[in-house]
Amino acid sequence: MHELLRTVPAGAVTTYGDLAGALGARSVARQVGYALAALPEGTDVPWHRVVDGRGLVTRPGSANAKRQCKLLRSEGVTVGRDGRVAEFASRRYALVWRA
DNA sequence: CAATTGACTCAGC
DNA sequence: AGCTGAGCCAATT
Repeated sequence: MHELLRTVPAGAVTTYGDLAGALGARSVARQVGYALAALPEGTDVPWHRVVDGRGLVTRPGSANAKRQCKLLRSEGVTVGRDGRVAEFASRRYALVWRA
């Protein structure tokens, strides 16, 4: 899954559901997030490019949320005050799971 | 081993 | 258009 996430280019974003769907089961979106939560700090996986199904940055109150927003903006992604990704539909990356 | 929880999502109001 | 409720599957306790 991390590899699939690694295929997401900078400036693009993806959703838990899409990620899960690309893996085979759309219903495991939660577990995708769960897996990301277990991700170590020094990971090369762009976990910050993952948002929820509506282009909203999840986990309210978390310090990581701010970091994610900043990272996204540094990659050219505009994030609204409420964590909404601008032009999310267009920035949404077409995930392709390599069999 | 069974119950609860959770970085989600869809359908209703 | 935004909030609430119910559904979903795996990990934790």
